[in-house]
Amino acid sequence: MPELPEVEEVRRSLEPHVLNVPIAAVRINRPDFITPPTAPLQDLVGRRIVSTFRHGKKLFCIAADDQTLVIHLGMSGRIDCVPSSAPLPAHTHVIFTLASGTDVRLVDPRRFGGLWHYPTSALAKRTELQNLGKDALQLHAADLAHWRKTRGRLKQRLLSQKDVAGLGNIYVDESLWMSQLHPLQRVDRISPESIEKLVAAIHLVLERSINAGGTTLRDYRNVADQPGQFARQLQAYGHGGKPCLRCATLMSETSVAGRTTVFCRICQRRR
DNA sequence: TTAGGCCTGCAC
DNA sequence: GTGCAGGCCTAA
Repeated sequence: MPELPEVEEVRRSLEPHVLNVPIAAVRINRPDFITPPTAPLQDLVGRRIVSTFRHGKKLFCIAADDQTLVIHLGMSGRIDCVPSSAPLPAHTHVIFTLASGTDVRLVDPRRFGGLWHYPTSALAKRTELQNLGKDALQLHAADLAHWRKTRGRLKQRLLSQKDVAGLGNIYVDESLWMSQLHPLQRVDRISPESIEKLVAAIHLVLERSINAGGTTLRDYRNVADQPGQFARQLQAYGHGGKPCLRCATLMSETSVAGRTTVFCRICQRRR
């Protein structure tokens, strides 16, 4: 489910609830949702989140006294901020009860997401960050210059999170359509001009989606249970078999890297 | 590189 | 019932 814009919307909608509010209690319903090795979550009781940031699809909450919480929403993950008295939905794995009376609940039916807790001072050494490329919003064409000397297909590389962090299936297809690049394009054959176009397209698509509160296809909601509105602006994802919005050719739908992939065979040429 | 696995829910 | 889904890891 959540790619960069959705995680960013979750982060923004979460902050007003959690910043500088003491954590009164932590309840763990599913210990295996937390990735070991980890510091005891109970160490957070009595402490407060002082800042948050996002890198790619991961959400970082920095608490007082050298404690960091990393949340990954996976495919079906959600954070609910509700009064503690609200009914508990199924698949609620961890609950942080705040001194304000608000519950911050991690809900994830498919459990593809995860939670990490460790010292902030260990942040730089953590694989959760080390294996991530530059955040897609911070990406510059120069960051992809090394592609010239590497192998691989464009869509797979964009999905891998190692070159760029934050793009998933929706936003890769959108960015490729916008920059008129073929998903199976070899990365070592992309011109510098096309790399520039790609990076610009990634930024534009993500910024538009963030402004719309993200894409809700079915499940996605922010912490206030509001859906995103970007689905109506999608130009490639979900458009298989429909006319290309640029050239009216019927959009192709195939499988790339095991993911449904939509592109226009006429205006996304492969070189 | 691809296929399968992890899970549940939903459309068909 | 089958197949598919916004993620991501591994093993063949």
